[in-house]
Amino acid sequence: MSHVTSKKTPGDTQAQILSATLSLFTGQGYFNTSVHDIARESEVSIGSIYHHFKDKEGVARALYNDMINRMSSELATIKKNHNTAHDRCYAVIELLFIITEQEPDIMEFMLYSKHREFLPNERPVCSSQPFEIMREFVQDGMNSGEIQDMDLMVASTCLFGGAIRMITSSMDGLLKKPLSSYIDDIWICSWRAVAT
Amino acid sequence: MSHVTSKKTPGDTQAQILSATLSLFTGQGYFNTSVHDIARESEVSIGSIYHHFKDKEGVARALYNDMINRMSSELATIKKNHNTAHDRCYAVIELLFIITEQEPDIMEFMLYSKHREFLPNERPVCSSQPFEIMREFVQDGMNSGEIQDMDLMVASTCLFGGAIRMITSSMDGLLKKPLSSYIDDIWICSWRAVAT
DNA sequence: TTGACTAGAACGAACGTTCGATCTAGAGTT
DNA sequence: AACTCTAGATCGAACGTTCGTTCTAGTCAA
Repeated sequence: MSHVTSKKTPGDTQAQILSATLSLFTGQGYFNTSVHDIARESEVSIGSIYHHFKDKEGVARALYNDMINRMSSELATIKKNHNTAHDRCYAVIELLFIITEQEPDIMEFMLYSKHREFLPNERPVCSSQPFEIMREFVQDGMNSGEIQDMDLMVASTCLFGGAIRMITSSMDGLLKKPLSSYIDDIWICSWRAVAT
Repeated sequence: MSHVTSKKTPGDTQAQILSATLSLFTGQGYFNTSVHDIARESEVSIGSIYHHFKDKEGVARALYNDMINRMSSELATIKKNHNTAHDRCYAVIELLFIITEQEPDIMEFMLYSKHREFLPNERPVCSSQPFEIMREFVQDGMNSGEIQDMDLMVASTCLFGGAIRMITSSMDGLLKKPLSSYIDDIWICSWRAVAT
């Protein structure tokens, strides 16, 4: 309450910490970021960080879980709004491209950091729920005859592999044009790879 | 001279250090591996390590350069032995799969570690020479009419993206069968994505 | 007064690196 | 053959720094 420096709403401090941490982790990596860095960047004391999170790894884990959950819920929306594998998978790639352009840190943390080095007990991203939902879309497409019958893993990697590598290329600064301008070309190639 | 316990040939110690380092870096990551770990694992003293390499980063850099050079020379051989984009690109995927199965540490260090976190001045892998040669194969294929005319980056990521993600899936333990058993399925899909 | 929260100084462990000592192999000299 | 010299390789204890974490003191709202 009171005046100039307004009081924090609950959850505010956590959000500040997580936001600063995301930017530091993607900018310089988990191991090049110290807890002292996080405290400085988020304008919060070390004590607060350790009050809200068990340890440094706990901050990373919270970040990771937030990300997985958000992605899962976005994919659930896609599943609800589209019925064919064609439309669903296109929507997935579109979503990934939009996130890459609008919130590059999130995409970088999701696709481009080696979680297993700092979250030793976490399964690899590719076996996380969002990736499983994406494979489910592909499986449905094979069942309905939209997608050629083949190994599910082969179909999934061929269908999404190009787009995902395009995203990492974009994050590496290898693309001349904005990522989203490539989406139709990518989609035509990727869909042709697996369509019946 | 020399008999039972043979004396070291020059370069032997460096090779010992590099081999132990590769296995440690891929097993637990650069930042989870201390120079003391490297000394213990390679059965060489810390002093020797610093005699042969400028610092810890220098060891990583030597490893990285070895890898890039070896890959470049393998790709040059492929270029010499095959004439069509079709044959060259298939040979590239075959090569990548073989390395993944026979020397997984090398592939893991090449494709799966975040070099930029510990080699800050290195360009991303995807702009390294081997990847450029791969794109050159694709460009040649577009010029000769084997591959549809489109953005080079789009064609390259679509042609190799599936295989590369299959490799990372394999390293994540997501595949039921050995990686090489998928090669023909992958190739059919990937080639169909870009072929005229 | 209580309990949730914040602050930042302090701590011990682990890290990357340095350094002087020691060892080895070979060249040069007699 | 015997000895000396030298260059480079090897060694590991020791150093200073940085890190993640803990701790005590304090603030503020209810």
